[in-house]
Amino acid sequence: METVVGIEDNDDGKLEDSVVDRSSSAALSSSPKKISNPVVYKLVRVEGDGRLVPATDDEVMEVEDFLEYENSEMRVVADTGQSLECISIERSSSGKLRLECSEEADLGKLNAKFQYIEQMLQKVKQEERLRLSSRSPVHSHVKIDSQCSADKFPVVNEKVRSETPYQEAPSIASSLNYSHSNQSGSIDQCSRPSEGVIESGSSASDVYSTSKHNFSMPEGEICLDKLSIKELHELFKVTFGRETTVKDKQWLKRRIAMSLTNSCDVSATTFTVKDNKITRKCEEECSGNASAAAVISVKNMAGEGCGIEDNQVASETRLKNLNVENELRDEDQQREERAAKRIRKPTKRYIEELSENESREHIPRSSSSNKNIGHGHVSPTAYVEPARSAFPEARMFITRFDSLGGSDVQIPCVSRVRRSRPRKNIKSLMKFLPTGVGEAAKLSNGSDADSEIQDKVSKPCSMPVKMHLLSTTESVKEKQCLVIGTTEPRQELRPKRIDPSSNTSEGDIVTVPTAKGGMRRKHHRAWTLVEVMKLVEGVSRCGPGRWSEIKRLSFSSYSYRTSVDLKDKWRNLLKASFAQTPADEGMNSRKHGTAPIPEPILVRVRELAEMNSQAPQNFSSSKLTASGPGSVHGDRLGYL
DNA sequence: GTTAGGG
DNA sequence: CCCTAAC
Repeated sequence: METVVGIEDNDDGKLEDSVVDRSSSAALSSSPKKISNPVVYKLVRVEGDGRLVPATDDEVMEVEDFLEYENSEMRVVADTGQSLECISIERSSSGKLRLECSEEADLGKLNAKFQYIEQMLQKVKQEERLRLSSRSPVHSHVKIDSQCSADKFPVVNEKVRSETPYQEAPSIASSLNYSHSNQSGSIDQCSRPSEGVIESGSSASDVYSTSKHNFSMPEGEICLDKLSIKELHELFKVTFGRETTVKDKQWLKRRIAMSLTNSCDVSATTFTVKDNKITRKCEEECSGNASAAAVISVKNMAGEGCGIEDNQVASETRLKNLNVENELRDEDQQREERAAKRIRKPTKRYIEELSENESREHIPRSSSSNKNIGHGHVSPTAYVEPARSAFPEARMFITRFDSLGGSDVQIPCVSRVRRSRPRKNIKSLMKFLPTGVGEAAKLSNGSDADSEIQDKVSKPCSMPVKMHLLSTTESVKEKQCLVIGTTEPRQELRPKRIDPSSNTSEGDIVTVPTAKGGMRRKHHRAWTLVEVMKLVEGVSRCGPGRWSEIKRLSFSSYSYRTSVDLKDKWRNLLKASFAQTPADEGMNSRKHGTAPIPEPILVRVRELAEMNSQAPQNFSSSKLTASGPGSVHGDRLGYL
């Protein structure tokens, strides 16, 4: 069998540098002009006996402006074997991609395509089986024949001849050996036909060889999910005509699925790609067709950035850089990278998060440890730059490769700085500050000693400290959502709750889910009965709404109670007092954790609410007045 | 800076 | 308790 892949420049017959340059690394983006040359890919069909037959000239698929570059043009010749499949994709000036299939691209063709894929997969499986059984090395010979006629259809043909159905280790690496072939130069020059025999063959050629139809997978269904990386690579290769180094399964599956989906008008065909499954809707005639044909080449990834990469002239790479293995790799990588660049950069938060995970897991960031971290997106593919891995400490930011949106991206790892509330023991430090400590001790009566100290101290003397508190608190608010519970050791989050018996406790910092799915941290401190009474008293004295004043008068020593807190608490008290009365303690007794608010207090709250017209409408005022205790009457007279 | 009210 | 619009 033989595989013929042709690249041509149908413009003026010059294949030359346009192809060469294009496949050379990074040249693509920098020199759009060269890409303007149309290129024709000639694919092959697989005969029933496993032979591959080159496509003919008229089996041409035109892809216009396939790349994002305005003038680029690409033609793909596809032969499905039985009949011609012609798919034309063109992008209008508006950037919209139009895709159309020729009349001949009928169900039969698509079925053939499907079958081809099946065969390919089977082939791969077979290979793996054989490889596993560790047989004696069998090498296949790949014959590459490039010929280029300058006149009509200057085509470089790469004839790949595989003489054995499988190769020993059809890995990416081995297929890269491809590039060692001695005819590489001829391809570059294109005008000189050449031939080369390659040991160890390419996996691509293996793929093209057919084998009997014995599938483990259900007929008419290929589940990408079940494929190994290697299989996906093969499929990728067949699909896009080039190899990939990406080992991200998701990425591969996505690409392949998209390609298969978009290579033709699927809706009108027998294929459906759903959930990474390629399924064939039709049943009938095509099923037995052994002469499956291979035709996959075009795909439309418009609008997805990565599209360019794939749209890159498929097998150029192989045809061209046949001699430099590393270049090939580099280029491939660069393509992935370039594609990646079109994807949004990872957010700061994302980076931090990942870094966070890493440091937590104590994974040394060595060159080889590109393991999945956190979200399973890290691509093991990642080639860590030698310089980088050699001197990791020399860089402030160590980068790693990650796959974002299916493309490899380099992501800097930053070591995270402390981003949380300052340690609670900052207070102990503050105690040593010269001001106010003495009187604070004198003022405090037990429970509030701590806070009072803090209050006194922080007010007059410690501006810097205060500012620190503020700033950190603020940043915490914003960013901490995702790192809660992970960033900080518990001891910091839950500081000294050493003496639960005393109300000195600072209160817990609890995290609550926020509307946006994140978490926010709040400093919770339960209201004590004393505080409640003070509040009620304050309200009775100043009236509801004058929270600042109440705060000033009654809560001057409670630095942690803001006027807003008072207001909120009052609101709650109001609610509680009116809610519970009818049901008689219903709510109150239900809450075990918090001590129920004594009825007298609630009564007074109700009273105050009533006189300030804060009582709910439906509440009977008669009952209120009747039960109103006289004891507090004097206090509130002034407000009546 | 406070208040009021929603979350 | 947090956030914020409206004072």
